[in-house]
Amino acid sequence: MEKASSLREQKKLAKLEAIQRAARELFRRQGYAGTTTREIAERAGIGVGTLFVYFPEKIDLLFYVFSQDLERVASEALDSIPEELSLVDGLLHVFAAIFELYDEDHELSRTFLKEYQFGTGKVRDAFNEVTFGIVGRFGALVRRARARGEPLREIEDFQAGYQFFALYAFALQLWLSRALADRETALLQLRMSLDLAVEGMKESGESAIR
Amino acid sequence: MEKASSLREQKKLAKLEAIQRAARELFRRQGYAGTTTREIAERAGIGVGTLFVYFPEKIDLLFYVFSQDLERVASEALDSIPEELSLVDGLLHVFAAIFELYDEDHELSRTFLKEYQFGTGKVRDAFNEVTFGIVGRFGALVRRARARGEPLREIEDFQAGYQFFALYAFALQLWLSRALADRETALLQLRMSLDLAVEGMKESGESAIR
DNA sequence: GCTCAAAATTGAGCAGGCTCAAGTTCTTGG
DNA sequence: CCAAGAACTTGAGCCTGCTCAATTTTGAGC
Repeated sequence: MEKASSLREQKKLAKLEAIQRAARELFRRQGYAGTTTREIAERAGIGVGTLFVYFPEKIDLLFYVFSQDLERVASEALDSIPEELSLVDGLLHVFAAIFELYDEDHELSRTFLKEYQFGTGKVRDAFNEVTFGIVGRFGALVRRARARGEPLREIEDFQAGYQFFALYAFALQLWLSRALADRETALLQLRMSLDLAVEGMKESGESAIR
Repeated sequence: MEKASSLREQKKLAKLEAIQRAARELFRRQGYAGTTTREIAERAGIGVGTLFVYFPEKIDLLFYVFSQDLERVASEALDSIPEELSLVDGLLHVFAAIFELYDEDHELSRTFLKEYQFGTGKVRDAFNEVTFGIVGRFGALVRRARARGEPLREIEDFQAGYQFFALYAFALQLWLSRALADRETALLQLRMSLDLAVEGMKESGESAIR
């Protein structure tokens, strides 16, 4: 018998599907804190106990929903960087797309980031993997820019990607903490800090400044 | 009648004192999640209701306790930077002291940072104020280094402090997420990223590299 | 010293995340 | 097709953060 289409497996899939749809709808409408697990279970047509078999913690529901969107947006953006863009513009192409997602719902975004960045166990492992994955892809962008003729010294790709990610994370956090007024301001500040960071990666004597 | 020493005021102070001592001891011994508000109230010799008059949310107890330590450590470190240190070494003097504090209890540190960085209301305001305050002091360090003869261009102090703080926050987060093995590794990575950032702030042609 | 309103205290109780013992459904070997 | 047990489902109930109506304490005016 085909294992993947046994009655059990089918039902499991359907349930997962129903749960994540219910969670998505309720979180969007009522916010994370404003949604109870009982509501989600009821809307998904299952018991609370079952909900917690599929998602051991409430926050896992948000991770599941939000990560899907984030991964889609991030990987689309990373894969669609126009060839002709400079290193910084290429990075901003990605960050702008991600910021657009975060702009959809600040409460959800904040809750997600908070638990994601400081999670433990599986969440922490996932976070580290994703972070270093992106740092690596940023590093690759540096190599590409250098190959294309930007006057960048031979520094560790990792170190370059690391700087970019740190600046991205900080701008994002300040924005969601309302220390940066809105998305445009945040992106502008991010651009300035990226420019300054790239300055430190240029070949000696190639600085654009003075 | 002296307002500050009325019976009421005295009792209030004593209670605040008792609560924060109880919270400190229990958090250290059992961790944040492992300590209940009932326990804290009992140990402080008051009712739960009273506890929540003084500290409207459990997390406020941790803020109160942790912030005291953090402010003490940070301001001592900022005020004791040896004159002869380079810009990066001066920054690391401060970061090392702060990292030492965070190293005392990773669970508490993570809980604190998580809620602090992504808080709302008063906590957010406090966070923003402290962050920009430190960014400002870092900016001042740049000016001092320039005055002392380091070949740094005239960039906005704010922008410089911003880069440093972003790199500090990122190293801290990776460390507490176990992506950087231990305190030494974290400080080393932080040093490398600060060096690279400072590189971008140097006067053209003064790069130490190549 | 007494009165009484304002301030402070309190713990029973509520809400919501999560558990687990009991019950139900599915699968498999014969 | 059946027996048996493995896998899955479930909601009553536990735990803990937090509230609020009732009670106690305090101090100003007399």
